Amino acid sequence: MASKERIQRLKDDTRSNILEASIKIVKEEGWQALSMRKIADKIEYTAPIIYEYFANKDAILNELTRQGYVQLGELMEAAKNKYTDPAEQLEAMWLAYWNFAFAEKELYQVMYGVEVNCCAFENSCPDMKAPSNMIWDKIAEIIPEEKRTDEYVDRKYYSFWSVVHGLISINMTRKFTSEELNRQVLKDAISGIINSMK
Amino acid sequence: MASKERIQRLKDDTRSNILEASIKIVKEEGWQALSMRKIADKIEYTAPIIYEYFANKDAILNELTRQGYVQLGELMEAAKNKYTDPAEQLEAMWLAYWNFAFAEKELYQVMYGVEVNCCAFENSCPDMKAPSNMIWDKIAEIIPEEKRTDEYVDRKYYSFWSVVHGLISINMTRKFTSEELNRQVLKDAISGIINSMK
DNA sequence: TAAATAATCTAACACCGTTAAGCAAAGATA
DNA sequence: TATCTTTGCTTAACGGTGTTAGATTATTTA
Repeated sequence: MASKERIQRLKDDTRSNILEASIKIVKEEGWQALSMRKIADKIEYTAPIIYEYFANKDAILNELTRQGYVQLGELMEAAKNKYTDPAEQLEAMWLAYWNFAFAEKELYQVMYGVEVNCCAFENSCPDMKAPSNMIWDKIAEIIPEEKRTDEYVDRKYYSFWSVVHGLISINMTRKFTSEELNRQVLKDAISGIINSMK
Repeated sequence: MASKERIQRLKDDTRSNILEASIKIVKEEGWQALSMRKIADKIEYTAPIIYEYFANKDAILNELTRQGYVQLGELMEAAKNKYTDPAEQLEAMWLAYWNFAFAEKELYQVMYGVEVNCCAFENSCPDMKAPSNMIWDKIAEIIPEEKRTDEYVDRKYYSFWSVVHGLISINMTRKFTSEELNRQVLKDAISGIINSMK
């Protein structure tokens, strides 16, 4: 019975169509615009049909997340294979990670729990500027006068902020890093950057 | 007319109650459980009343965000004032930032767009482990044998990942960092960490 | 062709943010 | 004091969400 296979193929197609429609909507309108009815519209079915292919909306997001990891893995593998020196390979892998994040922004967002909506008006409100200004000024104070330019302070400021915020985010989205490890990474990073600017 | 003031005081109270109820709900049930009707329930009013005090739900989140920044600023200021050496002050400020993030987890989430829901099952799916394993193995390869322990590799792995993910997140949630600055911070961090482990 | 099965839709539930209309109590005005 | 106006608050509704149950249509099987 080849018709069994044909039908299975059609079903597989619909499943992919759901995923494709989803990512398309997200790319066009953002994650919060993604709805079951909109997906259904795009694949020319009604919403309940989707539940024949995915348990619920979360299952769709999970599958997209998984596909994101597959794609990221392939890109990093390819980047690695362009070099032979391990240090160069490692750097290339991180650059591939970086490039993936912006090339597949929406996938990265769902993979690592990055919200975009928030705090667009940060610069308009002085309260929100206070903490970063405090840090910025203190960094400027530490950097010796001959090296002290706005660009250099910016660089150090973002170096600090990236590693601290990154470590916090990682801890909040996945739980399994030890207290001791956090302490070490944080301490290393802070003293490392402070030393680099003296 | 002292009654005018009394009424104004009552109104101010209701406004604070809305904010307090909101953060309470979020702490108990997470951000996605926060709804206008639930807030109204908690302050013993009906939902439309909230619109007398806030333009919409986003305005509530924005105000909570602002309050979060105020609190963070105060904590960082206090931390700074415990020291006189600028480097110690800077370190204390970042530690205050770190501590705030976990003490006021929910505020930090809305301030910096960190989602929690996602990818709880990351370790269950091998596809999702692949990229991090690749990096981990390559780091281990670079670290000289006499220093190479799992803990040390972990430390370097999280140092890398934190700074890269942190910089990506910052770029995604606020737009105003220059391409050149990103490149510099990224390059500095990667080469810095690679050098630190050789 | 008739029965059984699969594919799909309609309708509904309970929730969401938000708005408009109405009611009841309080205050002001005559 | 009696009427008018303002205020505070509620009910009801709109259009949206994820999700499920039941009915309906189409296809396959006997």
